[in-house]
Amino acid sequence: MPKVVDAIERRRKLVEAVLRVIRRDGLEQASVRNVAREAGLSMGSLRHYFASQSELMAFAFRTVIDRIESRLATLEPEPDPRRRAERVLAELLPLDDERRVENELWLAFTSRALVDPALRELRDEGYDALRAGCRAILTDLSAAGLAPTDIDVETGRLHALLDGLAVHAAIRPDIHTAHSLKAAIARHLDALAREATAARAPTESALSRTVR
Amino acid sequence: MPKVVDAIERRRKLVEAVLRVIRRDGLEQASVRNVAREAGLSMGSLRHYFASQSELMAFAFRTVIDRIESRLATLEPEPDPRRRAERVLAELLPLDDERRVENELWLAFTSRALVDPALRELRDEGYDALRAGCRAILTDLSAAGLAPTDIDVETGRLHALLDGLAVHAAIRPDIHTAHSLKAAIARHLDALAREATAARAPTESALSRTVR
DNA sequence: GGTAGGCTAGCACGGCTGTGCTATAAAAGA
DNA sequence: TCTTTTATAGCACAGCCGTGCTAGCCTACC
Repeated sequence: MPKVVDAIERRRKLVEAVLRVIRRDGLEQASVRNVAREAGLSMGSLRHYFASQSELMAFAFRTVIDRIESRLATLEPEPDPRRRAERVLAELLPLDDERRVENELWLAFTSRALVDPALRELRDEGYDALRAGCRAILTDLSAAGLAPTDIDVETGRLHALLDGLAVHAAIRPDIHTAHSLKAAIARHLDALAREATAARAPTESALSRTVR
Repeated sequence: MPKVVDAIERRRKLVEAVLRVIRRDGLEQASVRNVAREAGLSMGSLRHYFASQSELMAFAFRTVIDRIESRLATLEPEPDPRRRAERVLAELLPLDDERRVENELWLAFTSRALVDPALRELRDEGYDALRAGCRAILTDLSAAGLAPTDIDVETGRLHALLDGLAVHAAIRPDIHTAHSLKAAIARHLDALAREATAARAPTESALSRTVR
């Protein structure tokens, strides 16, 4: 019985080693050899758990996805829609060290999936999940009158904003602090609320249109 | 005299070869050998023009930056601020094949710069240029009353939106068509204009704040 | 106690990488 | 015309890569 448990534990350790290497040296350094060394294992032993390099990477990425989903699932209930949206979005941004690693993995994974078809399916899964999350937030906000009613186009905008902020946080962590990231999100939520309000006063928006 | 000209021409050909390889096989395939083969040259010959691999990549990226800037510089004058913003932003999105290649190069370059310090400076330069462009657009719009006056936070939002859309277009070109990208931008510009209007009627925004 | 199988280690192979180096051909300058 | 630079080619080296493979260990089960 401890067999299986140990196997799971080993795979978990290996994934942590992958994340450490990627964080420290970048995805290109996350070779089988380097990960094995980082985990204190031999190559052969690693290959006992993961038959190929793609499998290892895919498992690492899946672990990250699971982590994020589990964090979202354990969010404490929040009655206020606006605060609820902020809480969820905060979980999706690289605000602390743990999520910063996940974000860098996501970025590296995304760019590798452009080339490695074996990773594409999983990358798409992550993409779809995030987009669905954005849609859920907007549906929730819209029901409370805090966002426009055409969810589709707003989903694209919020999703792009999130991923764009994530990219910026990854390449310029000095500029994009947790504070500035949260400020950008807050501003977007403010804007959505104002749009929802403006939509109920069409004269205003018509005026702004003629002005241009 | 034809010496220098030919040298420039050769470097240009080599950069085109780099872009072709990256587009076809991804950045990881853009090795010295592959690029030389693509350009119909020997490795030694390539290394006569570019002493190192980083130098070749950096030159390719600089060429792309120059291309974008030159396209922006040759935009025909547009009196209407809103249309002017749309024109500029359209140049910065991967709407056609040429810009799609540039976008993929940007993405690959960005993720490699996370690891290769030699590329970091140039990547920062591209980042700064794009951010400055966003700021200029918003300053322009704001002066026409078509965007809020706090340029700083709006710059971050627009910049993130642009890069997020670029990432999405790269990983899901089937979903993110030229049309949907332009729609997202148009929506953002609409929202900015409405925000500028709402800011002049603070009662409205105060109301929406108390609602939450 | 014996034995099958999960587990670990490590070597070897072929292939790719960037770069240093030398030798040849072409062109430019004297 | 002779010489010096420039351009091209291609080999060699050391290093990394993923993966196939074999040999032993160690534990669990019969």
